[in-house]
Amino acid sequence: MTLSEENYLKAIFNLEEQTPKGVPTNAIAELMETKASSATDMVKRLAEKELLQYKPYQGTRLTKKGKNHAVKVIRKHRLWETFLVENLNFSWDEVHVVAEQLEHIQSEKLIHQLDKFLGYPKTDPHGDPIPDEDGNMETIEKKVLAELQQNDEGICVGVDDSSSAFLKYLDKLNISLGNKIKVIEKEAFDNSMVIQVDENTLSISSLASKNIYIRKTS
Amino acid sequence: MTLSEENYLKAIFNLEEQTPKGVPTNAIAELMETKASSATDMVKRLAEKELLQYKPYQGTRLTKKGKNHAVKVIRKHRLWETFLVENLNFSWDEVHVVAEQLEHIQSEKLIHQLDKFLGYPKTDPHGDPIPDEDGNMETIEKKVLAELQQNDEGICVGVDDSSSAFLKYLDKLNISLGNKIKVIEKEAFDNSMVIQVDENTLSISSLASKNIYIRKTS
DNA sequence: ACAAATTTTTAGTTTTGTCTAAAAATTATA
DNA sequence: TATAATTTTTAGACAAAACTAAAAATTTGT
Ligand SMILES: [Mn+2]
Ligand SMILES: [Mn+2]
Ligand SMILES: [Mn+2]
Ligand SMILES: [Mn+2]
Repeated sequence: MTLSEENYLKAIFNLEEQTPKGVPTNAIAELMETKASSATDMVKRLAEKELLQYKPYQGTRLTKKGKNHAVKVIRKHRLWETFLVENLNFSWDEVHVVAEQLEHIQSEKLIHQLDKFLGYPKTDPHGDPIPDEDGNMETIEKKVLAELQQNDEGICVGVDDSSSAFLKYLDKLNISLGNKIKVIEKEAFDNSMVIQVDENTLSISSLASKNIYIRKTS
Repeated sequence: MTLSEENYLKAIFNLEEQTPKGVPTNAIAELMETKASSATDMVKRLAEKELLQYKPYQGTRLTKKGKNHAVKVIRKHRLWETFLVENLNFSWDEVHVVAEQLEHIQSEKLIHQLDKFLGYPKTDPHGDPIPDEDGNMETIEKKVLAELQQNDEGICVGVDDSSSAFLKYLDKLNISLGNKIKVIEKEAFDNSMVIQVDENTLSISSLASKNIYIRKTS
């Protein structure tokens, strides 16, 4: 399994959650920041290896084998992110790029021992669940902040967009995992929101509110 | 700088210590476990990038730039080996293969923080010196065990062969870094030796004794 | 239903890194 | 110093992974 194949598998796995019928080639190409023709080539290679089912023009679906492998890569990614934040003084907006490399290191023992070293963490620095050795992961009960109504409140438990730009923006607003967030006002015109984060009151755009996950408490 | 280029650079760097005139293509190919034609191709590419000097049939020598890069890869390799042994319960014969992968991860911050996390170690689990951020490393004063005379004694400070097979053999003999070793007898016929390791007396072959480094104390 | 727009695939190149087989250069030997 | 042995390079192929341009299939709009 090459590095590139693993990255495609992971991308397709993530796309399948929103598109369970069959992932379109263009969606893969877009997420991988490559051209559709390249995605077609790769999808054929992965089909050859029975990691996914592929019928021309019909999109693709991962096989059990493909899903298993994708989850293993995701497990490694999230364990490494956790290590970087917990032990090497990285901030949550810096870890993704490095974990993109580390997730491809091949060693069963390494990842088993890393998990143990970290104390078998359940979630990564972005609130995403870490699969265990058998590929099982907790489903984190969460809602997108944008869907909450006035006076709803909850705890920030994750982000949809793990890009450095967005995470740095959240840092600037002093929003991080575990914060109590309450919707003070929803603006119908542009879907922006006024929210209270712990003690602080501030306004955020519709786009930002769609990328924040909340576990409701009321 | 690709993974393969880095591996070649490291190989050439190691060969240069024994062959300061110019490293033969065949020596590179042998160490890289590849064919001479592949080595020629790679050497040309590295010359193109000014990482080494190459004249057909004359062998190669790393440039300053090439040496700098090789030392950086070696620094990463040895820091990762140290991490695996110190924190992830790896034994010294298991770390090399994994470090071969980890040494190619690109992140200045990662390696700087890892060094700090480990407490700025000076040597790796095999006794090899770890270069600092500027590429400087301690020269460890050492002699090959095979060169010692009867009644000479010293401390085991390293191994020349870091293969799993050899290190496991040393484990079986209860020889590890820091052990006091004394030459009881040298057998002229086959150059084998009877040595005393701390309390234990045992016999080792010529080949084994050529792969153990000692810092003499008498 | 048919033309237009969009999506997807195919065909042909490119780069990296490998290989085999053959040619050329160097070194060893008689 | 010729000849033989060895080392090294060249030539030609191949696989992985990307690209551009063009063709084919599907979907959309009227
Ligand atoms: Mn990756
Ligand atoms: Mn994450
Ligand atoms: Mn390596
Ligand atoms: Mn080592």
